[in-house]
Amino acid sequence: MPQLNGGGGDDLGANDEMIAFKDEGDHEEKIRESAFTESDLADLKSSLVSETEISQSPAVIRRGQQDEQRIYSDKREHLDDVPKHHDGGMYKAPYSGYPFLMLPEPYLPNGPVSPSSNKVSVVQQGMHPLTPLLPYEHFNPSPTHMPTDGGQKPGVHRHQTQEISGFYSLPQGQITPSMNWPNQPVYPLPSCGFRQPFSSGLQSGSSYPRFSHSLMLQSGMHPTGIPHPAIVPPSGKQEHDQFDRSIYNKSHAEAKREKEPKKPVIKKPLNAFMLYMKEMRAKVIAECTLKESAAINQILGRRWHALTREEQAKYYELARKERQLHMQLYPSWSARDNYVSALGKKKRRKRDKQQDSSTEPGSPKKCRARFGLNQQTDWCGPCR
DNA sequence: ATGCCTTTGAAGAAC
DNA sequence: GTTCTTCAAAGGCAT
Repeated sequence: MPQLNGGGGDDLGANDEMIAFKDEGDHEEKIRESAFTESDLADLKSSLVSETEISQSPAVIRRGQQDEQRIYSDKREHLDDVPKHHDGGMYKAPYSGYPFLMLPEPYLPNGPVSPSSNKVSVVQQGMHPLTPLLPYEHFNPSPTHMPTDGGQKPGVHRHQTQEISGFYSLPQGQITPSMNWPNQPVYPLPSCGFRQPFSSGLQSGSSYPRFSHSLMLQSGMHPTGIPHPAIVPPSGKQEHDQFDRSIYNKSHAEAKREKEPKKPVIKKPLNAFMLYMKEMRAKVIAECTLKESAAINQILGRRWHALTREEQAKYYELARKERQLHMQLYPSWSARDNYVSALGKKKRRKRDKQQDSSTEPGSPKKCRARFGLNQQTDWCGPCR
């Protein structure tokens, strides 16, 4: 395994120093998470304009990002190895409650996975798998709050169910009050326990090779019967309570008719940054009273770079677990699947757009609006 | 109604 | 092996 060794024997193996956001260069101080205030917002606002003045082409920027990506990739690879050597204890200090997932054997599409092969379950008892990422303030991780769960399904080990439930939200009925479960899971779930309207359209997984497990009776459902966050209606955006209620208000036949032509879309597992964004978005929104995701994401991108490696490691590790679980749940799923589903629309438009922009400078109006430029005479940087 | 914007990272495609 | 492209989330905004 390639070991990057510039950081003086850092355990995380990445010699990359925290990479400055784009070309903010030396003057950018490390932004500490706790120190995030209006300055970030101000920086963002100014950067939205100033960065357009940079004559660097997007391709160059992209290349730079990919360089960074490689570094992070190395970092991740290193992280991937860590649990093997340290048996899960490696990251106890930075995030003592780190959620390690252990799939219950009966649910594994590819058959049992020995606990030893997945020996990362150093979960604090009662800790929600995504606890470090959850904005829940009242979640009580106390082991004494573990449900005794007399009505547990056969073959389902309680602790496993609970561990998995953070990612694959349990229907509320399955959560005992004693669990003191957060009000709003990371993956919101409908009260009825179903997320998708197309459950009847998929039968025993036969028409969907990726749902090969015999327990996978309904699409959008984890083999456990737990709705999986990665499976969303083909409409794209996740639709939650409202969506489900509307379905169940309709007649069976009506709903069925609507369901049938639709296929579930299994989303990509979230990467480290996405997980970080998911956790921090609300915080940023609250702090800067911003709502626009594009702006928020810029801030989060900066804050991501300002994180220490240990802090980032938490998310890399979590993302790795996400991928691992995703892979186990949908062994035949490929990111390519979603390429195909969206192909012909987005992709072509983007390409068309690129072709257009190669032949003409673009719309000054749109560009100025995008970058907040007021001048009516000059092209902004990217359009030049 | 639909796509864009914006971020990073993962994965696949294309050389 | 390297580079490029797409998609994950999110919600306001433009078309």
